[in-house]
Amino acid sequence: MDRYNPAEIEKKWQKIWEETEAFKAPALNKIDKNQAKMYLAEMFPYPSGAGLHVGHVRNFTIVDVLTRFYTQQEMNVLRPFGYDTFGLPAENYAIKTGTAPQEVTKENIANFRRQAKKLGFAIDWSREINTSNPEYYKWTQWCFLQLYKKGLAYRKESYQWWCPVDQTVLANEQVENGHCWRCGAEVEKKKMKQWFFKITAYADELLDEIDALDWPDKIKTMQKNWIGRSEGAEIDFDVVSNNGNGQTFVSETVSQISYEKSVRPLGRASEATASDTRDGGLARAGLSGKTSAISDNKLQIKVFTTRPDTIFGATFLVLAPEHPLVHSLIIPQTAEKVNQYQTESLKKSEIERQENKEKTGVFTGSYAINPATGEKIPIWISDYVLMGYGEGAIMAVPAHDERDFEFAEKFDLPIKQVIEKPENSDDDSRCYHGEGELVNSGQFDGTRTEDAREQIVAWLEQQGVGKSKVTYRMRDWLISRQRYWGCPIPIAYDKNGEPHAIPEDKLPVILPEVTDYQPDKTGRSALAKATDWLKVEIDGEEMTRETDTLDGYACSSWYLWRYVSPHDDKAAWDKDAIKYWAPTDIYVGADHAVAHLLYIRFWCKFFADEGFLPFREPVKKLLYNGYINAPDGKKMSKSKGNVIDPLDVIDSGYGADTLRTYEMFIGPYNEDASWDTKAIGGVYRFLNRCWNLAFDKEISKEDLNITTRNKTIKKVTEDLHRVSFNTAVAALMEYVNELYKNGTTAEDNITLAKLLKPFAPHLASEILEKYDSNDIWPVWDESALVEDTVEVVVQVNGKLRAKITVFPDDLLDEEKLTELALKEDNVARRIDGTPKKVIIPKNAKLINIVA
RNA sequence: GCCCGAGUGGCGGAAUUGGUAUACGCGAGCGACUUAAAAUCGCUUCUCUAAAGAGAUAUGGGUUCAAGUCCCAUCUCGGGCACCA
Repeated sequence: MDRYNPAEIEKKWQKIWEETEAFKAPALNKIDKNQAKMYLAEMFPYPSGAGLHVGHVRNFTIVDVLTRFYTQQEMNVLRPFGYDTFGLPAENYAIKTGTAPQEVTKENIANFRRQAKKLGFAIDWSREINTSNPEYYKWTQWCFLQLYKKGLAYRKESYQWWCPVDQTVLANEQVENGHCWRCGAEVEKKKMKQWFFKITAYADELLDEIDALDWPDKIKTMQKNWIGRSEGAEIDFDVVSNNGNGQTFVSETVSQISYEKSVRPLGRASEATASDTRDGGLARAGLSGKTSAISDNKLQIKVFTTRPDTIFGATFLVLAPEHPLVHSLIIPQTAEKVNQYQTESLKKSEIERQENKEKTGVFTGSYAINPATGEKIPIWISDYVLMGYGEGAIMAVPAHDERDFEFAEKFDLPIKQVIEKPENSDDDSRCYHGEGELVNSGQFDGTRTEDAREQIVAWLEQQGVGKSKVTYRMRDWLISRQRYWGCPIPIAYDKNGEPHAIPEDKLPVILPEVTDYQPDKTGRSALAKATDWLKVEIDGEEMTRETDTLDGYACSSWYLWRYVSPHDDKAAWDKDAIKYWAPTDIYVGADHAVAHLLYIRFWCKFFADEGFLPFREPVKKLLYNGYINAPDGKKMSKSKGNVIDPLDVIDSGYGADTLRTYEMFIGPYNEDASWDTKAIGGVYRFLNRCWNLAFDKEISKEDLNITTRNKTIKKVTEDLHRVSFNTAVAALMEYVNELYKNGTTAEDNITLAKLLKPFAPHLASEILEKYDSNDIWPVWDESALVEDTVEVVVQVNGKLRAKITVFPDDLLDEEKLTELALKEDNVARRIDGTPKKVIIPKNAKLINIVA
């Protein structure tokens, strides 16, 4: 063997690793529990037909480098792998070609596995999981039933985002700028009966525990904003009669009919009932019926506000167009206009609503009483008020809220100032929304707004017309999908349409094989056509199965726990195994900042509450890696023809080690990078030099590299601990350059191979084999780091003027150091007489003389 | 609009706690080996200057003995949210 031949040695080592099951995590009963454990995982991939791309390689290599690093440090390491296989691409392919998704998935997995092995990843292959395997999804269904039993999985009719291309509903987290996250089509609102997980029940805990997470700030901020906690108050406004004799006009028939017409369910018209319709747009759990109430024949409207201190300035109310009480507020003169507006705003796409920010709205014809002032104020509807947030109704304070101000200006509604803008305020907006002293606010005049918030809520509470309240932006998690290729929801319906859980001992509910994958026109999945499968008997009663399947995110919300006992047929996860391995120590991904990473936290908390998990956060440390763009800096895409195929890079002669090391060297792991076809050659040269040192160069008789060797061990070790891969590789390159200059020794070659192994495991194994060496991570000798002489920088007034070489001990001798420094011409001529001040910092080899 | 993050050679980037700016790699140039080329090995490579030296981390200010790093303002780019009351 004389030349570095990656193709040959990579094949050799991959075979050895396969045969010896080299990366199998230690069995629980054989573990020395005194040894530290490390559980690492990447976000498991969706195995697409295109195979691995360079982004996968970056993501998996990060996990691999750390896996090998900790393994070499003799920790107990768990590094599993799996496939997130339910999803639309396979189903769309099935619709187009008639090929069963089961088949396509099998092929794609085989391809992914083959490619991952070609990259030499240290994966415990005995733990491979696949979410569309019934052995796996049996337990996804079990998870669903646990949530269902506790009332955290519930069914509700509501308006939902509907993708007309993919023919399915989408969760809020899956709508991006009014478009489907998958296909990019513009989404629509559609009213359907849907399953939800009550993630809002954990809103506070999900929010409160973010700060303590060792996660990137970017993601923590995004999750905080997504949950969007707002503290404020809920205030009741009495509706007054609009015909002057104390009797509220309720045009039940007129408005009800027209309302139904305007919001006719597009899908299952037959399932919609009158009460469902009236309860309309309430997407949130448990809001139904408590938003507003008719009590003592008096109509009340509840609003949510974060600024109860401004209530004296509330000069009108605005309701969302879909608000269930709108039909009770209209009068014959306004009915037509109101109904028309309702219809229009429902039809309006989200895009139009975003683009056209000019306020629109109509007057309902009714008035309410401002409980603070006793004034009669008009009730309007407008689409700038969202049904899904707060109470779906607001008190408008146009003097101190930009949106209300615009609305008031457009429709000529009264604007009443209640906060005195402080004189020193530089806020020059048309409506002041900062803090200040209250005016025009009765007994609260002169109170600071900060104090008034609490006082006014207390005052309203005394009168029974308000209370403090916390509201969240986050909505419940919509989980039903009108798709075939997903995990069946373990539910069946009786004759009355009431849902019943499939008993746990009847799980899994197997996804039946069908021949026609096309959804039916009513928005139901192809499962609706599997007539035999649909029938099921529970407790002797004939029932019909649910035809919706679960959002794929449900399948991936618990896989990190399945990995600890992937073949367990008694439980979703083994209690002892979960106790030892979980939570995941390091989780690496490049996507799903909100959805997936919020969902796994939610399930973790739920299963902890149920006693199934001994921890409340699933991931200790999260690494979020950047994307790799094409050499032109643009996103790689088939259509642009700028895709770099990692397998081509390997096969072109560079090999997997070069590809892996290059992707770690390309830049900080958490930043985006552009592929550089030339720079990869530099990494290949580097590995070649490593090879030559061991197999081609002569061994030097003298060990001239003691300091460099120990410095390199220290640098690489510390860099891996702080996840700085690019600088670790740079340190190895420097070491190799030194060895070329000074000559190498066996110890140098072995040390280099050990430090290189996480990045280039095949090459490193080959070198270690030559020296018959283990791969245990080396430890540096602190005393070897001390050099004979040190170079000290001499600054004058903070500017570098000279460098002097001294013995290390002299660093502590201020007088001597100053004397030596002043001998330098370039220093002396800048100093007149005695220096004003001399500074010798502890941590730097530096002296600064102030002239 | 609001909230984050970032701006350093021809390029990717380094500088970890405020202490030698530009490590490492690419590209470029020169040389060695070679009939030649590739490969390989070595040297040079921020700007100005003949040199001594001086200046430079988006721009302008500030704090400090000392600022790429901290503070203020401005500009540019990237990401997130987007009528959330």
